[in-house]
Amino acid sequence: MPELPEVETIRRDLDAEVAGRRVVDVVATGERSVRRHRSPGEFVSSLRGNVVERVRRHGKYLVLGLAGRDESLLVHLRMSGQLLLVAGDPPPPAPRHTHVVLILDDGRELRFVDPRTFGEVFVGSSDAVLSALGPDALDPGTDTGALVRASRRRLKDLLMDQRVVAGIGNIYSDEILWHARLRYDRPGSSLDGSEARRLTVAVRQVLARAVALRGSSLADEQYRDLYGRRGDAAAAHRAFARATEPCPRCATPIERIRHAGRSHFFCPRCQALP
DNA sequence: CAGATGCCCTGGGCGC
DNA sequence: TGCGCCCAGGGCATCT
Repeated sequence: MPELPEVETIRRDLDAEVAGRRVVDVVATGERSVRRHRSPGEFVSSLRGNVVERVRRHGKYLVLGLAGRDESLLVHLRMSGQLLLVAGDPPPPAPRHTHVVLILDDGRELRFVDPRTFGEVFVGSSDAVLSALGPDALDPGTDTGALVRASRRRLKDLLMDQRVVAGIGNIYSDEILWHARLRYDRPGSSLDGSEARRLTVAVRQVLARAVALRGSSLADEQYRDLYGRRGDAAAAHRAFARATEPCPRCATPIERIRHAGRSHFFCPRCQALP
C-alpha cells in the first residue's frame, strides 16, 4: 500500500499542480478522516481560504505548507487512502468513500478517498508529528545500515519501524532485504560493515527505482496516483508477492512466511543466515 | 528492550 | 446466488 515511493509520486505531482492555489472551500463528510480535529466543521474552518505553498514529504506523510501560517495540512494515506485531483465544470461526482474535498480557486477538486478509513487529513504543526519519526529513508544523509546496527531487533521490524527510518513498509522492506541479500530475522546489531553498507545502498536503490516507476499498484491494491493512474513498480518486484516463483538470482523458490502478522517474502538460499 | 497480538475498517476472493 | 470466512497491512496500544 502507499509507502515512500507512492507518497513521493503523489507529492511531486501535487507540488506541481496545487502550489500557489487557494482553497476556496472544504467539504468534510468523513468524521473519522479528520479525527484529530474536534469536529469536521472545525477542520473546515481551519483550512478554508488558505493558500497552499510547497508540498513536502517525510516518510509516508505529505505536508502541504499553508501561506503565512506555522501550521500545515498533513495527510497520511495509511492502507487505502488516495488523493485525487479532478477537473471539470462541474467536476464529476465524487466516488464512494470520498471523505474530504478541497475546492481550489481554479475549480479543480482535491479529493481524499479512503475505503478503510485508516488514513487521515488534518491541519497541525508538522514538527509535532514529524519529530516522532526517524530520518526519511530517501534523504541522501540517511545511513540505514548504521541505524539498524544500533539495535538487536530483527531487520524487517527495524526497516518498518518509522521511528528508526521513515517511509518503508511491508512491500519495500522485502524488496530491500532481497537486494541486500539479508535475511529478515537477522538482528540489526549482527550486521558487519559490508552488510550494513549493502543495506544502505539497497534502501536507496530500491526506493529510487520505485519512485522512477511511479510506485507499486498490485492486483489487490488501492494505490493510484494523483490522476487515478496505476504505478509500474510492481513489475520490478523481485520477492514481494512472488511465493513459489524462482528467485531471479539463484532460482530457488521464493518463500512466504507470516512474520509479526504480515506476509513476508524472501529467498531462503541467497538471503540465508551467515 | 524485544517480540507477539489485537484493533481500527472495507473490499475482494474463495469454498460451499 | 449468496453467505461466511479469510486476507490485505500502517500505526498504535497492550501484554508477556
